[in-house]
Amino acid sequence: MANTPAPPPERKRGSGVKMVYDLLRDDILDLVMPPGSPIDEVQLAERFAISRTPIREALARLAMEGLIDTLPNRSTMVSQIDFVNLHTFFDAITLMYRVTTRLAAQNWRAGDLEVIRAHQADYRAAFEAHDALAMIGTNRDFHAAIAEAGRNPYYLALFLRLLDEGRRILRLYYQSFDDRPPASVITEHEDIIIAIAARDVARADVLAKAHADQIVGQIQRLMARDQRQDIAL
Amino acid sequence: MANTPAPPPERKRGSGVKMVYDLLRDDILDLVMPPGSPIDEVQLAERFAISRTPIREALARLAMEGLIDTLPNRSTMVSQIDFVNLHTFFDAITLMYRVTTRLAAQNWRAGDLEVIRAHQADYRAAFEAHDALAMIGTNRDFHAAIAEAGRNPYYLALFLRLLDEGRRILRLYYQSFDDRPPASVITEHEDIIIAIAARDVARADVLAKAHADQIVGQIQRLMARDQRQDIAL
DNA sequence: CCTCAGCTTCTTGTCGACAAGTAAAATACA
DNA sequence: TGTATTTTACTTGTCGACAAGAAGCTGAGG
Repeated sequence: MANTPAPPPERKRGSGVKMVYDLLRDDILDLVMPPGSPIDEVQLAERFAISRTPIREALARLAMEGLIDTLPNRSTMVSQIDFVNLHTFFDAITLMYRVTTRLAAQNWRAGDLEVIRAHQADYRAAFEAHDALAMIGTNRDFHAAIAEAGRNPYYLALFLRLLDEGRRILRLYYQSFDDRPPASVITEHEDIIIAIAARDVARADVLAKAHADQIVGQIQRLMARDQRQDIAL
Repeated sequence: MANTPAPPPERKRGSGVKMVYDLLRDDILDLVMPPGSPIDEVQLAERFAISRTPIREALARLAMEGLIDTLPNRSTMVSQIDFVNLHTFFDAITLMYRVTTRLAAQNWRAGDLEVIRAHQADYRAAFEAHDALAMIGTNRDFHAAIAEAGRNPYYLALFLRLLDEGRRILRLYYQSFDDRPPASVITEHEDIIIAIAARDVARADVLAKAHADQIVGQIQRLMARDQRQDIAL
């Protein structure tokens, strides 16, 4: 086992938990660790060259977010995606799209629009590169920036949770387009920015709902198709 | 220090974290530990006759919910109530009141109404006993039961967080009535139950909004009064 | 009397080890 | 051969101890 040539063991005190948390979270959300993957504490401990204590702390946080399931005194693994109750997810994220976009149009301040536009530029770049993972990430950042401009931390927290959990589902959305979603998503984003800049709350609401419906509808069509295939078998 | 006569040190394995978490959480939300109270790990450790490891795990969870603030490498304490941004709290909880009540009217199934009515009975009992703490608790359970009948775990999670965080603020509401809130809260609750039972989504929405507005308005009046007093000084 | 460097002390973050509990393997038995 | 029971191996939960930072104290120098 001489494959870990002792990478700089100089870690900042207190950074261990966050590192493990972020890494594992990304692995889970990007489906590098698909649902059902077993999670072994000691394995992670030696992978990160760290004790089990900070690992456990990171796992506790992931468990709270519902990203991993932990059987008492038994194994812990990446949680399943609940396809049966997906409609509750769609319902909630649609509402959050609307509410955060409305609030952004109402409450944005100097500097907010620049941040939002920067994320939109990143999204456009990912779009043109046909990089699904980057699109999912930048899309998340774009809407998160809008939510921050809305300045309601409670909505922001729920929205972030939904967007992150949605990363696993959004993969399906982009896969359905073979990583080449319609260009309309770009114009939709830009229309939203215009409505926010104009402080047009009603229009921001309408656009956000349309944007959400477009994504949700596509995924639902996709799943309906899969379901029919299942039945056909 | 012979005041802890070694209470049955027989704890079930894995129950330590939950115990500490629940106890601390209640202490914080019921203002037994007011905002700003310092939290000392070793002190808690010997108070619960437990190691620091499970304590830390419980604290990590509380930190995630924003109930405690933890300065890196330094002390950790009960988080402040953010009175400046209280309106974001009111905004969010009003929306959740409406959404969960609507969904309950739409989606309730056999058995749900009995649970809701039971919690309402508990609330009425607490009301008649002028027990503010019990009213806050049973009111939370009442609305949580409605949210569960709505069957959207995302809304439920945010709503629970708001209701729990609201326990600290709701104290003000009840104190403003000298622990004797108007009887209208009882009838409001019962009207909501009737609307849900009738599957009258629109009416459930209206009633939920009115209920929320009544509570929010009272607290805002209270705070405006306090603010005027501050200025007067 | 004020300022700043060094020291002390306290709290947190991390570690390695042990104990408890569970699932699977091995064994005994019908 | 199939089933019940013990044993084993492995994972998690908990513990006590140590080390790193940070705030406050101490005291010398200006």
